[in-house]
Amino acid sequence: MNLVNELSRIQQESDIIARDSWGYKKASVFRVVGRHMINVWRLMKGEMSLTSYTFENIAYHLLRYRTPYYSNETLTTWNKRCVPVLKHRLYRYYADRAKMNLDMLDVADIIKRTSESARIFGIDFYSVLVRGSQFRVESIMFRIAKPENYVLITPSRKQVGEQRAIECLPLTLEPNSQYYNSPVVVLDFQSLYPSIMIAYNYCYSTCLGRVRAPGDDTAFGVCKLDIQKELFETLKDNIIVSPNGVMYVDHSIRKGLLGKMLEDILNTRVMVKRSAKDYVDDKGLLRMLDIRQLTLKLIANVTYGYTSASYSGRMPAVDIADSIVQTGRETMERTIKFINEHPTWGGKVVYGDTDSVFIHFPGKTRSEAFTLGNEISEQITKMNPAPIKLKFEKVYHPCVLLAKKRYVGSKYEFPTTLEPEFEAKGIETVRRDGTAATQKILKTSLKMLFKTQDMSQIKDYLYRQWTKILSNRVCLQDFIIAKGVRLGTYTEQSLPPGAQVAYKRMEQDPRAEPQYGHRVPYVVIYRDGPNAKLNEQVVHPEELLSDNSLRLNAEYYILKQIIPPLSRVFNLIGVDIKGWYDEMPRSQKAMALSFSHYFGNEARKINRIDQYYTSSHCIICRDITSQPICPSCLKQTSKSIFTLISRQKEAQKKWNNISLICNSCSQLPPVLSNSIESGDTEHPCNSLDCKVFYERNRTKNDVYALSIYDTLIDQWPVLDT
DNA sequence: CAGCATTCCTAT
DNA sequence: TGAGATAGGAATGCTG
Repeated sequence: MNLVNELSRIQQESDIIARDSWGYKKASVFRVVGRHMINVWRLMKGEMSLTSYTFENIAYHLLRYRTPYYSNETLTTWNKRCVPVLKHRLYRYYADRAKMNLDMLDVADIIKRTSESARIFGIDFYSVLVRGSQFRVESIMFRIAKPENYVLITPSRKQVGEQRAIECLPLTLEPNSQYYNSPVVVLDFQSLYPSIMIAYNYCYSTCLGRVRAPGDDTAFGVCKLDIQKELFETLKDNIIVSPNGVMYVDHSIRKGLLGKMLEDILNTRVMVKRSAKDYVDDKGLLRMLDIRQLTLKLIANVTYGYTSASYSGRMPAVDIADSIVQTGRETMERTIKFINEHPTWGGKVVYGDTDSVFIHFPGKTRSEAFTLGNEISEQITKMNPAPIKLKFEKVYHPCVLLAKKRYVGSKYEFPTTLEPEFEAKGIETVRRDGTAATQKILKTSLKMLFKTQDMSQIKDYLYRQWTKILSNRVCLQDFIIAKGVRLGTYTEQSLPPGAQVAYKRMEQDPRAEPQYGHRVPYVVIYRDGPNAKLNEQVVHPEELLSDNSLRLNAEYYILKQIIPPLSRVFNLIGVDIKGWYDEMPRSQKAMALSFSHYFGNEARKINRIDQYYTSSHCIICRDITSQPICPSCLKQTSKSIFTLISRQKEAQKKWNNISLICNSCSQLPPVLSNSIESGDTEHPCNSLDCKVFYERNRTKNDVYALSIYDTLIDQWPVLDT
């Protein structure tokens, strides 16, 4: 069946599915004539920030709906077996997913939002989804330009390419890296670049070229600009000169097109936001107004980008772009100088990036900081031409500035705020290229630091976590790393781990090929000795779960994933996290590590009970031990047997409960779920995004290990009672 | 081991 | 038949 033709609005002779590299990276892989193809996955990737963009995970986070995942292998089996009930299950699986795709578009409000954006930009529906921000800016700009009889130039690709490089950079201060116990006030210039374009009349339609001597080069942006001397004579009292030496006429001569457009956009946004307050009861309308104001904000923010689109721009102008950035930079510099030199405020600027300033007030209270922050905001706003406005954002108390674009603190937004909010920028708690374990441990440690400053409490916490990891008493889900993979862009030698895993899976199943940009999960295991490359120590989580000879590389996770981010923070206050780890009681570490004598390539197969042993904790009391049952439990034989039996019952009961959950999620009739001996097939779902899946695996191992207690009893020492 | 390139993801 | 920008940190592996 040629599905593409079937879906198409016209019948084509060719049965070739049109593929192209752009579609592969940006859209929906294949094209259907007369239809808008929406790649729901790619769309959702831009909509929400997740560590995994599998269908099941998007369904869970967007629709709040748990849905099963069946491997291609399982589905193929169902199809081949010619059992009606299995075929039915197969078709229903796909039908459910097809429907859920529509539900996703519905819940995320994609159609409504796209339509609304199309209306505001004045472009068609599909262009909102597939075309870039230049198209939007131009669409709006054209509508203002036309009535004023402006003609937009159309430089050739060559002209755009030959444009000189950008010279001006935004100001990013190197922060004074430390722990700040006194309040730090954060202020932001509101829409700085749009405000500058409006305030200083920077525009294509107002520029008079660079300040130059007669005979100097007249190059301007992608072309030349040579204003006659006589004209300057006429305009000489109405010229604004930007910090990078470009002249613009002031508002009294001509109001710049960009400024007008941005003023319109920002004013409309204010209006929309205000009118939203009148419709608090109408949820639907409110939502639409919100979409509208966000769209307006977006377009204001990318207008600067339009002027500086040096790579792909249709009408860029470096000189204008430089004017905007350099003015922003000088505005920042003036602000910082003014604050630092103010006689009474007593604040010091400790960090700032592009349009924000962080002011530390040593020894001041939080409420004083609020008052001063508002005063500074007022003063600085007054010093700058409208509509440039320095806005009070928040107070961090306390906070840690780590590096440029990396900081974290307890955030207070209002003087009345009682419970501060944990806010982190750029550090591992907000990055998605590490593990959930790192995020959780770092976040918890930081919260403890902010709340109590009690190092011994943090040390206890970290010891507990490290011990858990070393003894393998952790949920695998927290140790999965998933980074974006772009197959086809890598050189042969040394693939990134994600790509490595993807290629390996494709050998088994060509349809395991990840879509361009998909996040491929992997875990790091012990393999090939301590000097192995990371590349050679990674496997897909499923492989670790199904192969009992593999073991999570606890040392890698602790030493490479968890300790470095912690150290970066705690080194600033003189705490040596790595030292803590090194001095952790030997018995605990050595015990766990003795199992990590790498299994090597010819991985010896060990059965489940051995695997359970390697998890290195006593199956009775769950303390760390190198034996299946620790010496102290061995001594108390009768008590231990009793515990064992009750634990066995416990585990079986847990297994039954989990089975119920999985069956209802998979909508399998209960009769199909047999007891544990029937093998792995009784729960066909293995969704790596589902917490229950991991619990099920763990419980299965528990049930199995505990079920052979009688063989252990055979080896039991002579009864002590 | 330093220095550099590649890769990923985030801040603005 | 498509393409807003740069700065920046960190991990990893290669090269000299």
